[in-house]
Amino acid sequence: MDYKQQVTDALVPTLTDLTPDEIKTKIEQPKTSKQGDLAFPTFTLAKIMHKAPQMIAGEIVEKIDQSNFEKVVAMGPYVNFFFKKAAFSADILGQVLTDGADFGNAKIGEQGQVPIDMSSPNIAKPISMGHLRSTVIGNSLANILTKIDYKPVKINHLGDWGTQFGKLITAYKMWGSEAEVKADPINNLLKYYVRFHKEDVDHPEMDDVARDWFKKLENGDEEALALWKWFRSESLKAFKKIYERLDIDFDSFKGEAFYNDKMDEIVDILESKGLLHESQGAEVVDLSKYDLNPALIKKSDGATLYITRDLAAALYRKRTYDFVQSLYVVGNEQTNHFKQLKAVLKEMGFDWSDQIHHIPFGLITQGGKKLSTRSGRVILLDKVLDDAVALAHKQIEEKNPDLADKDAVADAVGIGAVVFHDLKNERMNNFDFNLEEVVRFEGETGPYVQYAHARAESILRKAGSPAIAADGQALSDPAAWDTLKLLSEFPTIVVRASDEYEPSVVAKYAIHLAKAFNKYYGNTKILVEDDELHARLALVKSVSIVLKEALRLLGVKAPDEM
RNA sequence: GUCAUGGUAGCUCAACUGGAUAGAGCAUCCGCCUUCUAAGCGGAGGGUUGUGAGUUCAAGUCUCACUCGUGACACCA
Repeated sequence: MDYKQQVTDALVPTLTDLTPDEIKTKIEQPKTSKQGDLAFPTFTLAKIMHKAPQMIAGEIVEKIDQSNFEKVVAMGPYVNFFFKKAAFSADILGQVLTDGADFGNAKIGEQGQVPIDMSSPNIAKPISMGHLRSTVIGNSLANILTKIDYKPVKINHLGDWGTQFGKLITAYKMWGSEAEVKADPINNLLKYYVRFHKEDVDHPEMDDVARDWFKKLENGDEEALALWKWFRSESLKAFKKIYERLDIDFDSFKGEAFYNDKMDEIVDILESKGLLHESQGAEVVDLSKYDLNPALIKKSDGATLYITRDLAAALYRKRTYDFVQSLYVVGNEQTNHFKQLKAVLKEMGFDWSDQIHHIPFGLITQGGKKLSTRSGRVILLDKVLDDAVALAHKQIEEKNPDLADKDAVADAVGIGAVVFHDLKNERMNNFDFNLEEVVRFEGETGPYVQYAHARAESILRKAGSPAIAADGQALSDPAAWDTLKLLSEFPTIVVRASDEYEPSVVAKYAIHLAKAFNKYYGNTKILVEDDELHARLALVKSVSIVLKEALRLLGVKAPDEM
């Protein structure tokens, strides 16, 4: 049922000065239920009708056919519509119970493929809190897009190429050992890398050695290649453990190295179109007409750069997936890079450059400073997850020591807290890392939402998990009203989240729904035998379904007990 | 310096894209477990929405200027 349309239909006969479309776009949702369920502001009519908005509102109310509403009242300059609660609740509960987890699905994407460049950690470096954002935002967007009928392709564009491998090989050959790397690959490789950057300050000649090693690597030198492969596979093993903890998988691990042999074509195209110019010994594409710095395609020593590989990757993805959109979930400090990328593609004559979207996000800092692997200032994601799970364990021992599957629940709650925390605010917000904040279980957090869901499930168990009819669950209790209305908003929320590429829209919705339900739960006894018992259980079941689905879209689990 | 992005309660953030008395959480204080999970519920205090102008019936939201923070600014990614 389209309630906005219903309100529009009621208004049309009373408002001959406006078209139905104009009326519909002006209808808004009041801030609180006290002001009704939908409202029509009369300000714009004041000019046309030469009357005070309050008067117009009053006149509309007198003329309007109220039969489809509980009541229609004029409140100041607004005409406020109150829905019939019984009919509305039967309608929305019926939809949720019939559709189950599919509630909110939409046929928008028409199966169009959408590669999502996400996570993309660097080989030989640990996954830090910084990578978490790209990983969980990308994963959530993939879930949301799937829900509205797109086909996302999760691509982990590993940082497995570039001059840092020259440095790493150099460092390994100076101080490293096979035994050390085997024992603890990531940490020891990182140790070499950090030491390289420390000593390199006093010994700049090390940079030349490193450059040389990378050059060898690009030319297929056996020793360099063997070391590179080894570093890569060891790192990937460690990464996969973390992805497993987050319950996130990828459709592709094609990293930068994969495009190593696909850059010549890019350079050829650029040359044939006369776009490549020499500047200070390097090969660049001039982008001054886009107000951008030139894109550096080849360094003066002939080696390629980040953007060269990204151009090859963009073209490869277009050919492989014939995408309708191509997303890059990458920090906002790379905004210029993606502007350049799109501009160069456009210059190359690829009109699909418009389908490429950079999904930027804010920086995580510590003590106000940017995290930096080189300087060793890192927050290890594994450690944060460990801390969160340990804290969840502690909470379970305090609050629910008889819980059956403690380990699984502690994982779901601890990791859920961390993931939810990363998704609940707008992408672009920076945030300073604070462990206590991240692993908080009270207030507007992941565990708060999980708890509301677990309470709902608990009631259903206590009720004997009865079969609940999808039809005719009329619930007229005003205490349930806010929860019912929130349930009805879920489909809109999903679409908005995808339009804005904002998982936080879903996270905030989940908090609102959990809050409304907790309030209802705290003030209303659900399990009492009366006429509306089944309708209340239908509400509880619906809340459980939608909370679980909202959390799933965020990549957070919803245990039935906690 | 140029561009980008932000400035809302002590702290962290909302505000349905221009609408009604700017709302939550944390922290502080008070109340609620012999009733479905207290990871909860109810209540109190806390605001010149960075500053100044402008557009509008209406501005946290749009325009301009200024200001502070952060980031990027060709041989890193």
